Amino acid sequence: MGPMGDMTEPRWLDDEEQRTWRAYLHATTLLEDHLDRQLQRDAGMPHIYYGLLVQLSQAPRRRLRMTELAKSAKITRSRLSHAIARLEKSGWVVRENCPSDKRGQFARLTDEGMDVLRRTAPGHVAAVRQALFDRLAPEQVEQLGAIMRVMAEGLEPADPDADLPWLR
Amino acid sequence: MGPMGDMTEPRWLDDEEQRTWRAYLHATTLLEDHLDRQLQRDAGMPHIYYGLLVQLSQAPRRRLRMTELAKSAKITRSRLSHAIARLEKSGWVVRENCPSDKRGQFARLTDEGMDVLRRTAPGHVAAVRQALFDRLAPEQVEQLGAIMRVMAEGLEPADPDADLPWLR
DNA sequence: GACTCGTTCTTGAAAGTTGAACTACATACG
DNA sequence: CGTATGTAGTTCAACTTTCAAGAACGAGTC
Repeated sequence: MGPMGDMTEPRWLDDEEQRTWRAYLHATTLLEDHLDRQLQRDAGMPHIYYGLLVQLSQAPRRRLRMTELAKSAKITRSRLSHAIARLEKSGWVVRENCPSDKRGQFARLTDEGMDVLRRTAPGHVAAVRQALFDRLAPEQVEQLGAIMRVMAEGLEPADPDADLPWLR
Repeated sequence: MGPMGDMTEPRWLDDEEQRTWRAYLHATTLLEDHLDRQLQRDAGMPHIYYGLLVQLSQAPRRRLRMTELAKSAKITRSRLSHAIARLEKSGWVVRENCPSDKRGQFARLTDEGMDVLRRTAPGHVAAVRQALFDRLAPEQVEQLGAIMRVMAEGLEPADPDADLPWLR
């Protein structure tokens, strides 16, 4: 990015870009709200908490280290601590000590947690389908995937050394 | 949606859909986080608050009724009340009584608020550009717009009578 | 061992969000 | 009018997220 105090006129969005950007903001907030409400109603937790349970359900022995879980859910460790505390109160997750690193903690999905997931996953998939995949043409699904992957590339939390190639 | 207790196996996402859905979740959360941090750093407020100022800046006399603003920002009136209270403390917005409806309130963008917007808009546009438009091919911008419009259609808060056509 | 430094995870307080209850005013209808 | 019902906005309590410490351990160095 340019130096501070850069006085050059910024490149504003053109018409097509504006329309797309507005549509993006509109659609993504509507979908996030929709899924949040759907899951709050049917599973008693917000979308992000549900995502945590899903991650755990797919992990070996249904458990993950806190830091790994935080990374894959793209939230801070602090936020995760609070979230896991809440999920633990609900009985869907338990914490377990890590024998090889006494600082470490695992979050493990309980059987109750797995049950909640089994009960609510169909409704959640249905909601996603209904909002997205049942409304898009197959090409559009591919296009969306490609676009999202491009976006993610540009935003990926940088490898600490990635911007220091001259040091290698 | 089907009746409760529906025992039929739900249609899960196929491979392509899974990949796209994951990419969508990944990319949208990364972008939202990125913009939130960028605006928190450069403008001292989260993305949604910035959006409120933008809406106001484009409205006639730089003011809108609370309910209208809430609708166009797609947030609850409750959330808006808190947000405007906060923006009022920062001096960027003021509340004004509505003469024609004594229940009503306008939120009006102050000159200070307008200044913040002028100062920070270039950086924000640059961030959006860098994350999105500078990385997408022109066709992809169009595709993204089309896809987001389809999504929004399916999620649009329903007109109360929209699903009761037989009553007209 | 003792020192330093980095990592893991938690904590507490402040800020933000939600959904329901509530106040005040508007509108419709008899 | 008067009463009922709806709408605009705020407020409260419960919950979630953020930010800035902080406690506990690991790893390297002397």
